[in-house]
Amino acid sequence: MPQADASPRKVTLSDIADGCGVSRATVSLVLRGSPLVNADTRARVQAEFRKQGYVYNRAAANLRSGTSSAVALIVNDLSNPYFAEFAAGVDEALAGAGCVTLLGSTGESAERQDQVLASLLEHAPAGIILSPAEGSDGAAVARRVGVHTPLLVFNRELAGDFDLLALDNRHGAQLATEHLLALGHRRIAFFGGHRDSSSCRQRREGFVAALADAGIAAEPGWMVETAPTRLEAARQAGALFARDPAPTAAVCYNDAVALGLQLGLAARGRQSGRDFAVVGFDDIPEAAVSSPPLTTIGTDPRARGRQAAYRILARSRDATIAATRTIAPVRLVVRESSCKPSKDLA
Amino acid sequence: MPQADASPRKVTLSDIADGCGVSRATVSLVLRGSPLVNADTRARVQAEFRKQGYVYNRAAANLRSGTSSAVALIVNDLSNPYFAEFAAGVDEALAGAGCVTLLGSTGESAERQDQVLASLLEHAPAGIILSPAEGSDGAAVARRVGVHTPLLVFNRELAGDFDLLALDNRHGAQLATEHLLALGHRRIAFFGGHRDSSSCRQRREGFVAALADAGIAAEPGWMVETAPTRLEAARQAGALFARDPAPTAAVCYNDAVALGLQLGLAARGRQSGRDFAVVGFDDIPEAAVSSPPLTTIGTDPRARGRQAAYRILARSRDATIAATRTIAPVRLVVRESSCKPSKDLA
DNA sequence: CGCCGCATTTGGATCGATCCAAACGCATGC
DNA sequence: GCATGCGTTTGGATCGATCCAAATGCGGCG
Repeated sequence: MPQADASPRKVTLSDIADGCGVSRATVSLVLRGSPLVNADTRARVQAEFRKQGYVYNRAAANLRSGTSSAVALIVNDLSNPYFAEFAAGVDEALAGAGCVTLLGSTGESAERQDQVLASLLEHAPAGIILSPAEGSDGAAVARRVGVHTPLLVFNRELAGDFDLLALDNRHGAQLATEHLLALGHRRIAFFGGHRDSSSCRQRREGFVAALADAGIAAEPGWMVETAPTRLEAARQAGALFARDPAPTAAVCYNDAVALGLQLGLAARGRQSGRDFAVVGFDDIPEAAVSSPPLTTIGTDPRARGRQAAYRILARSRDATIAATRTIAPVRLVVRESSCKPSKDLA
Repeated sequence: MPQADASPRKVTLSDIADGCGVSRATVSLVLRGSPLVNADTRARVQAEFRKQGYVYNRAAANLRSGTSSAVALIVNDLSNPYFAEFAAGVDEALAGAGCVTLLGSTGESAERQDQVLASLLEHAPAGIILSPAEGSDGAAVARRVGVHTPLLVFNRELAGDFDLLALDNRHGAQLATEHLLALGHRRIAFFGGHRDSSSCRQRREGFVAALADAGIAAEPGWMVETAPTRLEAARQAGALFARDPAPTAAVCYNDAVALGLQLGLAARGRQSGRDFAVVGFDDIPEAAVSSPPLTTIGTDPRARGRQAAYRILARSRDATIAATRTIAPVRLVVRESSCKPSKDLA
């Protein structure tokens, strides 16, 4: 019977050793499943583990062995469903590998990011997965992280020689644009995002390239900038219809912006999927259940999270692996928000 | 100039001591801001910190001092926006207190929860915040956690003498129901959730009580059970209209279910806020931007997260604090999904 | 001149695990 | 009887910080 003994002191490896008359070293070997120990001894020690309710002290082990089983994950904001999904993927993969996730969030502030990095580094993580805050300085990050901890940059470019996992933003926007072109649209806007963010820049490039391939020049007045939030996007929807002719469709910076645009359209008596076509980017869970369901570019953030975790674990096992830049593929998910141009507008 | 020296070994406190000709003990005192050390010495040591690029090794310090600055947070699923918000709140408060968040997720499996608890305990956290997986056994949790680590149970009841932070589910459902009654509804359903979850049970109780106060008996056929997901809820929407007369309004188990119900209604040619009133529970971010925006019960998960963090920190500083049960208040957030009963249905 | 008190500094033990070289018991072979 | 080898076990040093009792330097005071 495991006794819920309210003992004052924690049980250590020495207690186990004393308890069954072997040395600490032997107990340690059992702990790590070494084939060296005799089957009998192993059984006795393991019984003692249960009897005394031993819990392994990983910090002590790490101190001696110099390795660590924690990985730091730093995102801007967990309440962003895209990052939440990503974090869930990271945690899932790390847990599967027997590692634990150290969480940090920056709230898009480069200053806080530096503090969070410093704080997490004190726990000597095996690696760091960082989605850089806007405006972060690659050199500052590199200086803070140092040469001992592998770093994987996710989602945004960061100046410097970093391991990178990014989305194929350019190709995704291209897919979205081509989809609208194939439906018959000719007057297409690019809606939302901040021009100075690398992901927005890349998506705009893909958009412009797809239009160019179809022999269409992007209309500067239809490249509308907004904060990447629903609310801001809803407010700015009017900018699309400032002049005549107005666009009949929009490629949006991301799903949040697209959902905001849907609201903004509704407020102006239009409805996406009926008299205006909207395409998002990310395929966050809400995209499938908005009204109408949003056509978007699927990035599978959970799978990206798992991928990031595997990458950082591989690098922490073998520090000689060179930093690589991975561009994860994306795919078009067609739902109902993208319609053909209505006749009276075409 | 901070030199980005690619030194092979990590800088330790001894290196600093050697570097400026004092003992390790003195350096340690500087590190902890002790008033004992001479201002001159302190300055010299701090200069050396910067020069050598020292990073504190918290694991080593914890080993000796027996304390830890990490707090474990275990939730079912980060991709649930309610938990994501909660986690963001926890992390925010912990970071403010100089602590770090250890993340774990159970995916609603009691078995995985036990594994995750075991894994996180090996890092000797200062405390654990646990949102128990469905069907978890309080005794098993208590046995696993032991007496050395303060535990705060969040969101769900767990049999046993635990520190608890829960929502006022009963009162929230009562508010929702009273709101619909005040609008003139008399035929009101309770939609979604699993009967065996404690939160669903409490919400149902509040619902039934509010109806009873108005002299109305709850109709068993209108207590519809579903998994607490959008998809499942959308599928089950038809169950409300199986018989005549049908309800004119529904109190939903949570927002996810309410959003699903809105979709299910639309698929049947009805629209919430026009010919059927819907009230949710939680006030997740999507609630404000669904169509129409959802009337719901605000629980402020981010504030709950901060509250949980403060509670567990207080307990870890003073273990003699008795376990307490806190029921956090909730409030009604009226939006557009709750309308008066339409005349032809009333 | 020697002793005291104050401010500051220090060596050594310690936390709980791991690593390593060495030792142990025992059967085998010459 | 002694060296050899194998399977198993072990003591002691070690990781990087903290804790504590004791030492140090120094100015003042009887």
